Amino acid sequence: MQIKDIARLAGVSASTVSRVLNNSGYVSEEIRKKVQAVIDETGYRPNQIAKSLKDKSTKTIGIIIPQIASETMAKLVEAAYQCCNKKGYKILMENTQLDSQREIECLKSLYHQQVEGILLMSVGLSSEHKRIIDSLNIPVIVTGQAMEGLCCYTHDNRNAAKDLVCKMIECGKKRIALLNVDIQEDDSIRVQRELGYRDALALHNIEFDPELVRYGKFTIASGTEMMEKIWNENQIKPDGVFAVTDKIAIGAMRFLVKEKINIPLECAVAGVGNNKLSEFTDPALTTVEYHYFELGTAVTEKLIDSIENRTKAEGIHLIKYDIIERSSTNEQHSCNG
Amino acid sequence: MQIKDIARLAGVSASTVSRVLNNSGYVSEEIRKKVQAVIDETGYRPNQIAKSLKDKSTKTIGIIIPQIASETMAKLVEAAYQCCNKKGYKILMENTQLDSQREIECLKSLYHQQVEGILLMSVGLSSEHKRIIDSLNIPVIVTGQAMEGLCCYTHDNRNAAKDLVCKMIECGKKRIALLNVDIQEDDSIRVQRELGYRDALALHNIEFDPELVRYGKFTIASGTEMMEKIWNENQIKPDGVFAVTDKIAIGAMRFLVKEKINIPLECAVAGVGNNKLSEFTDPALTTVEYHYFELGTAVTEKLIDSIENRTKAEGIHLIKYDIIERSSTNEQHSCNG
DNA sequence: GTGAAAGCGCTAACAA
DNA sequence: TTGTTAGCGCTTTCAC
Repeated sequence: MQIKDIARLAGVSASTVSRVLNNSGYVSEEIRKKVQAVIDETGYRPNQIAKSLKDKSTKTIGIIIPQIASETMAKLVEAAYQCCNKKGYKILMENTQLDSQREIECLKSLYHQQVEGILLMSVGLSSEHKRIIDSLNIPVIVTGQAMEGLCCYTHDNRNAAKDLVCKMIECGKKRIALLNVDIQEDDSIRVQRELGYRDALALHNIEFDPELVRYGKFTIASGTEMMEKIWNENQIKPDGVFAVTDKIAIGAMRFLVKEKINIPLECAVAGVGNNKLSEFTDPALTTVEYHYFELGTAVTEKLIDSIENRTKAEGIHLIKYDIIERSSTNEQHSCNG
Repeated sequence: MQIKDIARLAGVSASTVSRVLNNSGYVSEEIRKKVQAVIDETGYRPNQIAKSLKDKSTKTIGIIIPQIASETMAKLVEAAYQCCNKKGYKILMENTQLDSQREIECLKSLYHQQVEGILLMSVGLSSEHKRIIDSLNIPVIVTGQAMEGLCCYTHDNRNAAKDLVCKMIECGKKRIALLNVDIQEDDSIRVQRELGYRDALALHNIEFDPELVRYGKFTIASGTEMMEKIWNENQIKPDGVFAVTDKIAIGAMRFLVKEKINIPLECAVAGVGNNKLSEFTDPALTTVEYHYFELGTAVTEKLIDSIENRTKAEGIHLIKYDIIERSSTNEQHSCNG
């Protein structure tokens, strides 16, 4: 069923049907009614591909995410969907399986799918990313990571880490270990959160001790392993641990619990991300909450604005966060605060 | 940059470039190289919209889900993405916010976007769903719900519920309450799981007692409320509770814990879904695990097969499940089994 | 082995 | 107010 079938059935030309469909141009009330009747009867709806080709507008944006099966990503995508839906945009989704190199493939692929803008949730930006993004003549907004010269919306990882470590220091902790990740392309987590950790130490005149730092993976098991190493390899034990993600923190707690080391009295623990689990660990985990739904909304609105008003999206925008203090750092909260 | 630009730069016609691009028809090695060189230099990739219009093939499928920000949906979509990616299909995603009526809108909308098949994760099927799906001349595979005459892949909700309730009965429980939901359109959860519950009672010659049944919402709070009512309104208290979802079960446990009623000795609790939280409640919750990643893979493979081989997808396919027995029904597992 | 031309389903400028 | 026509960027006969 296509426009000329409707035209034939209604006894008019294709252009007239098109006018009725799009409410454009002149068409007499009588003919409009007749055409509309045929459209309603047949349930006809125009082929969007043909329309897109003609209009040079697909009303589609691309979203590149590292993985879908993740609490945070799901929220971000949900928010993006809702914005898009409101504005009449469709979403073409790509998934990189946490592979920063695949992000580049996806950028190109979506571009050739004629998307009008791209939301890139990156796990690591390289100069090639920048080169490709610059070569695409559609707006691209990056989140998750930040790089000078690109338009990025990202969490204020450095200050979040700093605030968290400061809180521990203010609770009397003096030897706070750092459990980090060793993903080289990553800046937001590995670099920024470590900088925040060091900022906090510097602020309180505590010397940075490389013996209290370990690098591992994004897993609970890796957290347990790093914690065990730090504990066993240091004569003077740490009295606190800052893990760059909640999963790692939960892993660290598993070691401490197993060794019957009191949390937080002997060793406080804090993570980042407010993972669903962190509320239910024993003790509950102090962490930083980022607002992914809000982030998704902000970037999508900005992207669509940028598409429709042909404004260049630029600048690095830091999104605010909340520190969630629970009993893993503060005895006050011990009774499930 | 389009095909005729490449043609001009290479000093050939557009058809020749097209042949090089698609490895079709005859083209001399010499010209092929020259054209390829221009393509590589310019980074040209054909406009997929134009190609789709010509080919009448978009290599795109639609996915309709009730919400993205959900553990189970995320897994399903992740699996679908991976299958699609392998087979060269793209995904156009729609989200209904749990509104069964919106599923119909999305079906139509995706159809007019020229998707070649649709995966519908439904929260409730009506005869209108069936009418629309039948009218679309592309394969549609339904999951989450089942209806005669449509192609459905769904969890074996009835038997899962039956098995779970049987387990409780075999542990000596005799008055098992049912916490259900009151969503009318829903069949899989409300109807099938209740049927399974009744099957189990019947199997053990236990009479169904409507006083032990309540209907509420898909929330923890609703679980607490229903449990409270059942407890207070029954002279002879229940000694077990089967909740149709883990969230409701967790809500019920909150009431029991608050009232210092021993779980599972005084009252056992079981849910369905293996929510991430259910492992961490105290006591850990006995539940049914469905395999969403496998489900997503199965339906997507079937859908693509159906598209490519023009076979009609049909039948109701039940996906298997695992019972996860934890300490909320079985003291044996008390030490975090 | 290569190019010209038609056509995918739609819209919009122009003619009537 | 309505219809005719050209063209969006590509592929694919069909001639050469």
